[in-house]
Amino acid sequence: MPVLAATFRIFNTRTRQVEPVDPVTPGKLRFYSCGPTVYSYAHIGNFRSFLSADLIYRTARAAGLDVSYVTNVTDVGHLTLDDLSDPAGEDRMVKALNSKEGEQFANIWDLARYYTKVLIEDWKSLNLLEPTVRPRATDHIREQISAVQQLLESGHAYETDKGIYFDVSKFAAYGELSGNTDAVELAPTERNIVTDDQKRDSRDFALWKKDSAHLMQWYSPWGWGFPGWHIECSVMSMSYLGEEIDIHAGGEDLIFPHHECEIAQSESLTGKTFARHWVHTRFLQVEGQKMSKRAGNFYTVRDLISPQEEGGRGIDPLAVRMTLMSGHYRKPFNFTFETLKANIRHRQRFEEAMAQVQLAQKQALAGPDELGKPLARLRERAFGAMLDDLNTPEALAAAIEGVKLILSVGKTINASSSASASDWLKTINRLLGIVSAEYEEIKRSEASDFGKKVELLIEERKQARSSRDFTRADAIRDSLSAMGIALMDTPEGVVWKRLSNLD
RNA sequence: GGUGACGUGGCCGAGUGGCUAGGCAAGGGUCUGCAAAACCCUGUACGGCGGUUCGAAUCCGCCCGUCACCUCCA
Repeated sequence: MPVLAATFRIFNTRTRQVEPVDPVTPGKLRFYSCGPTVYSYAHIGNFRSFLSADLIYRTARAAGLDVSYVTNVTDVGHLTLDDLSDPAGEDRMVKALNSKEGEQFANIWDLARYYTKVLIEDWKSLNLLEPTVRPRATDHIREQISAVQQLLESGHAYETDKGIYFDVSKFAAYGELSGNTDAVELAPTERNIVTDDQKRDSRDFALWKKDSAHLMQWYSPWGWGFPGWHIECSVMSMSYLGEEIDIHAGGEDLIFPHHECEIAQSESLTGKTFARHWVHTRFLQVEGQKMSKRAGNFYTVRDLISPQEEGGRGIDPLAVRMTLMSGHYRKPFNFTFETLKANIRHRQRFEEAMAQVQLAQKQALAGPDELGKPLARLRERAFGAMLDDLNTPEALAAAIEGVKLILSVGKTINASSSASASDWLKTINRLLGIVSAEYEEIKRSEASDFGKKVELLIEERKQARSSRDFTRADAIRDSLSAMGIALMDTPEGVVWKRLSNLD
């Protein structure tokens, strides 16, 4: 399908301009994306940035690159301020464990396992492709310790009574990524509660925290403790992708300090460019406001997609995906229920287009291919938009035009047009992931017991209608509606769908 | 205080020197036991003020406004 020589261009935070992706090894892309700390259900903001990574993966693949895609799970609870010991000894994971929600877990490890499992479920629901490798920080403690040792030996780090710190004065380029280069400017905003007087510079950050009381601790040359937050990504990136990678991605908040610190550590270790391209996704807002629990506009993926009978809103996960794609990853994005509603409609169009294609295959009408050429143009437009710094709004516009084009042909679509439509839907799905679920287990769960119950009532209504008992037919429609089901009478039979609570 | 974004029609959102993106919502129509869906038709906007130009939403300057990061956050 794609042009082999297609150039993928994407914004590089380090140089502040859109640059072609230029792999270390031609034809191969080494790609690392920072994953979440698993202390709670992931929210739509988390997923906006994972989705950017997914789209980088899909676009690079479509451009003919052989992609190694690594995204981690951070299952170590790091301190809330990474260079000091919290007097309460609490981190996000410990806090989660001590909260009401946390009562269901036997211990901190159990909590991490649970939220990792849930993360991957949501991941699949939103049609995010599985990475090549999904490493966990706790599986790489040994490498982290070894990296810290090397940094100590090479003089890039020093030890105090409380931990090991990276010595920022030994890395001239510190601050280049974020623009936070001025130590004097950093100092005043720096932690007013710093408790380690032995730190040499306020910018220095922890590589290892000595702490024999922490819930998660490992033995090291410096006694019991746990690794600093930044070192895990350096180590996991290098373990799976090598010392120099092509793209490193994450949320905008990670630019500083996380990625700045990763660069300092990694490049001090290897003397090589850690990552050629840095890609960051901006935070989203909800209804024009910062998403926060206090503002009451905080949404996890679960809140939106789980069925209404399970307390969720029953929204089509792919509509959530489309909504998150409807803004450019590098611009502030306003997540609204109005946009979500619009995307629920778009998704229904994709469903209908697929039903139309299936019908056409049964009918096998003769006729010329009316869709091949215009759809090919729209496919190129969508692909071109993605290659151009992941222009998802433009790509989505082309995709929506395409479905509308397919639907406008109507039920009398002939076999050759429908073959073109079918190819196009598959290609668009591979590129954008918005047409249909790509995981078998998700497809299967759609055919549940609940579904059988609905089918039974529909059959009953069908009989009522054929005997022109419309009162009875409407009563069944109403009771289904109460179950959260909407019916659509079509010439080919009755189609049902789950209503979201936005309908 | 430092760093960096962004301001497009009722709303969301492309475009980035000349050629009405697209979507949602709205109004009208076709179809239909009802209800949807689908399809067709209608709708010319770029924060303000200067400047460059034959021509600016698009380039330059200033101003106003909004937001993010610098502190746990995707």
